[in-house]
Amino acid sequence: MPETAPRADRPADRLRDRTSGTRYGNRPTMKDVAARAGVGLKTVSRVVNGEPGVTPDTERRVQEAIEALGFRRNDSARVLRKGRTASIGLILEDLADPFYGPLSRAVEEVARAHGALLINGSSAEDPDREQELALALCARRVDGLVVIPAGDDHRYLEPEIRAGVATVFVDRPAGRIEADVVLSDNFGGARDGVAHLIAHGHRRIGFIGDMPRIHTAAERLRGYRAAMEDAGIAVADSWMSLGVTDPERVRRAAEAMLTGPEPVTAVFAGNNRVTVTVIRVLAGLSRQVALVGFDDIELADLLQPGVTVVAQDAAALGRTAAERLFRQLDGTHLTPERIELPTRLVTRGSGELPPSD
Amino acid sequence: MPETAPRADRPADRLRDRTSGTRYGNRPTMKDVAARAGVGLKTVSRVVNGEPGVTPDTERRVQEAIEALGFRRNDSARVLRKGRTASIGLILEDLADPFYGPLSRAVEEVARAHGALLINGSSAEDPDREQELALALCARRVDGLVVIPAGDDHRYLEPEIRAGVATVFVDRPAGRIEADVVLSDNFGGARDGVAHLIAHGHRRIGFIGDMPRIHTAAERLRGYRAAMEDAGIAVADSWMSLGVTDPERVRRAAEAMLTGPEPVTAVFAGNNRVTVTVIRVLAGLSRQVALVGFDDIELADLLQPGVTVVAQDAAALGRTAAERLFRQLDGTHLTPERIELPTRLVTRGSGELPPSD
DNA sequence: TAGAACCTGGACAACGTTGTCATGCGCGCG
DNA sequence: CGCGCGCATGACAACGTTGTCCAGGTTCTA
Repeated sequence: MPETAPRADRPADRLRDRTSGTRYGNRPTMKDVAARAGVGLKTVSRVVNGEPGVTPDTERRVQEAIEALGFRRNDSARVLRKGRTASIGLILEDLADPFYGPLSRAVEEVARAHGALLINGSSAEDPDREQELALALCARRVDGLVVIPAGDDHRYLEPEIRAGVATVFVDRPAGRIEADVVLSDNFGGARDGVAHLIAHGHRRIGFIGDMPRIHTAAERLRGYRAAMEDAGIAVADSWMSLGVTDPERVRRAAEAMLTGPEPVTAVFAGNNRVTVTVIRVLAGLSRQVALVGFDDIELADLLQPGVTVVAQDAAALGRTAAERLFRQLDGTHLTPERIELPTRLVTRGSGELPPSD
Repeated sequence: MPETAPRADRPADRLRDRTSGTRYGNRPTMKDVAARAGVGLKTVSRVVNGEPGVTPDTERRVQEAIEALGFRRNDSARVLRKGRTASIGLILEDLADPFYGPLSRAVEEVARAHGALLINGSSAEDPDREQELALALCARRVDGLVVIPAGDDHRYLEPEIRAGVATVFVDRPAGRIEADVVLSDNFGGARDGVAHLIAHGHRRIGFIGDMPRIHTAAERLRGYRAAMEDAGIAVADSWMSLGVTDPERVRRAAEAMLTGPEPVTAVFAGNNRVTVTVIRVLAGLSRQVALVGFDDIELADLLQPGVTVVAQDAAALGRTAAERLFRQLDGTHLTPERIELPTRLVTRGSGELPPSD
């Protein structure tokens, strides 16, 4: 039986040893298992994949060989052959942002329920890096992509989508292509949050938010303006700070609107990072200033006063997006849809403070 | 030129259409690009991989064909051929735990610096799921694994490690196998934290921690005992609560040790989740109880009083582990090592309160 | 008891890429 | 003018798996 010769004697193996970095023994393949079990290659494949048509006795022999050799199926080869990878990609902007933890987890749960693996990477808010990552994942032939976009032009994904890569955008819509997107009701949430402050007697309300080129920031700003307009309040330019996120500049912006000629009596913070910084600023003040923040923050209830927020359900965003992705993968072509999830106003004290002037 | 016939006419393509789920056009391959550019297959490969030996003119023709067809290299096939995947896996226990955000991010940064992709999944503290995930990643032929273990028996990884999969454990050591591990100094951190309380006059100090079968929990408990022993304080059983983590039971445990016959004047919380719950309990009390927690928590400085913690550097844990992983991948075989990172006591007020009895 | 139906097992090609090696061309130099 | 050398290019096999199809053997039925 000359086929049972050790692998290292075959020319291809010596070759591999030279070119690739595999350091220890080469991994056994189905061929090796077959040789050891004294069966054909395809029979091993059948056992590994639980396909029918193998005698219990043969199966046992194969299993023993697998065990003895420490064989593990090479999924790269499998993917190459089958075309589908049973894995999906998730691209988010910052793994360390607590907002994305539950989102990412929810996506993973759904993927797992569908027998798929989740591969994720973060774009660090850099559109180029987002594109690089997305295309790298496509090269790996992920079946689908969940993208929290950093850029605003996603035409680079067109060939991929056409080739069958399911794609869902979350948190912000895709730029310049038609695609599914799952969003929070940023406009409505912000409008309700600001209306809440107005209902508690505030008229001069500040807004600190991210750059309006970011969709969520623009929508929240729009919500702020809408609430003010609904109440017949004219907004002073000095009450708004757009495009600042780093703590130091947020601090200065907050201090400016608190001490100007028309000092605000309440602040609406456009995202969780801004909220945290504003809390620090307000903590150093003698007078009380009301605060409502967009996005929940941990321990918000333990602060004095508790922080009133417009909470989005990050887990629901992720779950909805992932489920939509798998619906794309299961069925026929769906027309791109925009799904908007409601936000929830959580009152904890800071948003119910009366004006203090 | 009969080779330019559309792909769908080749029998293999009809076959693929029937068996795999690819819905739209099939993806173009190098062969298609070659046909369109009127060059050989290998030339396309050279262009795609930036290999030398291609005339500028030829290269341009190939690039145009790539552009026109929307070609993207199939990395599965590449991996199959080359043996290495340029990707590493990270297995952690809960993506939603804020402790793992920075850790995961640090691992990703290092991977990126080495041109590798990060694939991650969470075990949800379930040893079986950890194993399942780890083996799935190995089947994908990741080059290496960073594991935050949930289980305590990792012999299932032996064949993989022998086959050349680099492996580093983080936060907790591997069970029953020799492997690299990167840890925080849980023992020293806890001992210092408790000693800090003792230095501020406390004698009756409570400890609430996770199950001692978890390595970190056991080490922290050991640190607590060591500090108490060093100070010559005999520990009453009623001061210790081991193995509780869910908020309700932590609450009851805290209340019990605060109201017993020998009520504690200070509490050492064994992890961030316990700390948060204890803060809530203490907030409802009239008398002041000192608190030191293991793990930092966000906004800890904004609470009244600020929360004193023993902080671990999650990012450094991740970075160190990932760098060790790539050193394994680069070089020759390294002997397994145990790397311990220092913790840092962050005083914010709650740990400096005097005993109030 | 012959033939059919069935079951198990294996040979083979194909998935898309890359490493090796061979070919053919143009050019410089003896 | 011819020889060889370097360079661009392409043919081909191999990576490890799975789908197809066929062979050989067993069991059941007429």
